[in-house]
Amino acid sequence: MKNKRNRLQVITEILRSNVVSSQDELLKMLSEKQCLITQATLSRDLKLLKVAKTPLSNGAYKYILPSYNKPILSEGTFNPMVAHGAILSLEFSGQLAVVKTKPGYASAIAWDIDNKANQQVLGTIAGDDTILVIPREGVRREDILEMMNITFSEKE
Amino acid sequence: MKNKRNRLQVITEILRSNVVSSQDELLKMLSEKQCLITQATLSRDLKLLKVAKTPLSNGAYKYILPSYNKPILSEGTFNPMVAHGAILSLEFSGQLAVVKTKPGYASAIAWDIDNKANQQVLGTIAGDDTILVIPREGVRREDILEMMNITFSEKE
DNA sequence: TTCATAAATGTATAATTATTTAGATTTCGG
DNA sequence: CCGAAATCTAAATAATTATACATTTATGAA
Repeated sequence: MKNKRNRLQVITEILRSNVVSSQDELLKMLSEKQCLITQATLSRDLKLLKVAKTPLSNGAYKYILPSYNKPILSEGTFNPMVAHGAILSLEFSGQLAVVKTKPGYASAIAWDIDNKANQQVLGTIAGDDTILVIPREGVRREDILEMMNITFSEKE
Repeated sequence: MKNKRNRLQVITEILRSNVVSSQDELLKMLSEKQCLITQATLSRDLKLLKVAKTPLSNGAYKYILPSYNKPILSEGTFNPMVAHGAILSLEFSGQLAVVKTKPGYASAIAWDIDNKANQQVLGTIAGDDTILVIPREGVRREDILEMMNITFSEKE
């Protein structure tokens, strides 16, 4: 596997469809896909992807991707919110973000944000055409932007 | 600290209101609260609580509680709000606190907060299932937590 | 109470994961 | 091209976290 971007993509796909309990395990799965790297690199990759290690109820551990990385809809579909151009703008002030929408759309879009961006966002409060987004601590503006782009992009 | 349940509660509260990057760090915070345990026990506690370790965008790591064990209530309460499990979580970001509730409950609970916590809280803004709580200057997170515990878990 | 059993914990250590360091590779502006 | 700067990586190591094992502590039935 040639480059980094490619590798990150492969890692993402593996984690989406498997229970992976350790980096060594993931290393092996990667090597089966012709991705030969060391644990050090993998650790950095996981950090980059913000992959969390979480305990499961069965006593094992699992690496999980941040939820915004998961597909919202199946392949080839489009996001109605975006298709209708319901999101008009996204701006920041201090630690807060404000999303402007077409009238009436705020609640619906806020619901999507709440559900897809739990890792970045503490909560949202929606009016009729405005959403106040409260990011978690340590989450940067770029992270919010990225999340919004992924969550509301038309392709995937 | 006497028993395990108690300790788990303390751990939960610490993780809810602080960025904790390692178990050692958490151990120290626990010892400040008269909770003297070893790293081994802590590791087991975190596994029990299903606390995940996740990378932040600032390059550090953070232990995060699973969203479903965020309830702040204690057992055996008589407050209707809590009795119905209407309050789902309480988290902080910067100077703000965010309370998540069951759908439709936010306004009612916000009213309670406004009226019972005037001393700690400047005001609240409620959506449908989210309340933004703006603490007064100088009010600490622990104060808010305590206020919420008292307001929503005492017999009336 | 007393014994049996289960639960909880600490110690020591294994296992795992993060990072430092140094070197390789790529990129980009002359 | 050339070299500087940035990016990427492996190897070694440091740091952190999980667990095997031993011991203690709680629980409960007779």
